[in-house]
Amino acid sequence: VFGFTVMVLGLVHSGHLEQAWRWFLDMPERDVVLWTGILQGFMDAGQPEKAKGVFDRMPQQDVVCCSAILQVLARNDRIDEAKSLFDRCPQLNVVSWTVMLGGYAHSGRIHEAELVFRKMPQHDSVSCVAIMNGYVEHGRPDLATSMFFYSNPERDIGHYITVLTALAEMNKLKDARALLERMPEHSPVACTVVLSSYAQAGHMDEAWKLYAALPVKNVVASTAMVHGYAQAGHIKTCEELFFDVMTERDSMAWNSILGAYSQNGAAAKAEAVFAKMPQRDSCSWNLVIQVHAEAGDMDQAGSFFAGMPGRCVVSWNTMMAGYVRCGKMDDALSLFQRMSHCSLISWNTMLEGFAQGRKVAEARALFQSMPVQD
RNA sequence: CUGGGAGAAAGUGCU
Repeated sequence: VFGFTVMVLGLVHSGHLEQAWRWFLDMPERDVVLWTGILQGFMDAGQPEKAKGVFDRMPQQDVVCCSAILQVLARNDRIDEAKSLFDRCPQLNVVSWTVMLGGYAHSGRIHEAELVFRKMPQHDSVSCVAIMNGYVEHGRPDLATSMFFYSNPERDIGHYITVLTALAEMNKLKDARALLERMPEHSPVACTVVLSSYAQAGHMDEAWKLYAALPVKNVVASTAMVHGYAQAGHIKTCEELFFDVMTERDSMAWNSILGAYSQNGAAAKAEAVFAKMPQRDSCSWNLVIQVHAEAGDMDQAGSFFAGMPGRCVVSWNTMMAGYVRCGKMDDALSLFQRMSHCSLISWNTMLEGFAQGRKVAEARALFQSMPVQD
């Protein structure tokens, strides 16, 4: 049973969930580790309902699988459900607490995250980083830095990395750089954090120094460099980096070169890369839609949009924004009305369209029916 | 004795 379990979980991790599921059903015995692995597989595949179904059918449950299902709920906007399950869990450990903490922090419920943090029986570096990161992501990077500088936990690399992102968020790039150099050990992730901040701020000279100093040009740092050069309009450098320097390219890396072409209006090159890339995710499709929409070629944009599997909110928004730019408010509006879920950006796009066209009454009506306004 | 499952941290898209 043990050997089979290892194999089935191997299938899960390599993305062969269907096959793993068939093996799972055929197994004579299934232990709690296997059940949990399958549960996690559904979670990773973005099927929280199925994960919950697996959990509910488990013959025995332990602290590990409870934490796993808590995570499923907490990261799918069901944090309150997670809380009620948490309260009924027979056993809790630092992981269970951290799942709840991370769930609240992630959804911006910082106060509740703090309550959990205070109430939990022990802290470790993961839980500290989780709360600090909640601060950074929700507009209080200063609190993250205070935690780092005024308490004295045993600082590990994770603490440094989080506080570097906090400093970057506050545009204190010099401080970040100085802290990076004072770290007890070198960390490529920490270097990459600072490098990305420089790249995002358009300081490609500083970014390049850090990049050059990296012993291994990891794919994340390289992608950040491509993105930075793209923003600066240095397409040639992007191409050299991507095609000549980089050895490993994941889908985000491919998207970064696609984005470089898209941002610079190189529709033909963007299409060529799009055709050539090993896999396309929704981000890739959106970029190729965007390059045509931005150029005002809504027919081309529309044909990619029509052929796109699993269109997401961003895809719809991209199309709408394209129509708005051409002054085709009727088309934009009909898309908007066909959207099943839309975001604040969708509303703002339409609003801007009406404003541009001096459609004051329509703009006002739309504004008043917005569920949220910023 | 070792080996299989859960928690945090870096890069890409729409206003």
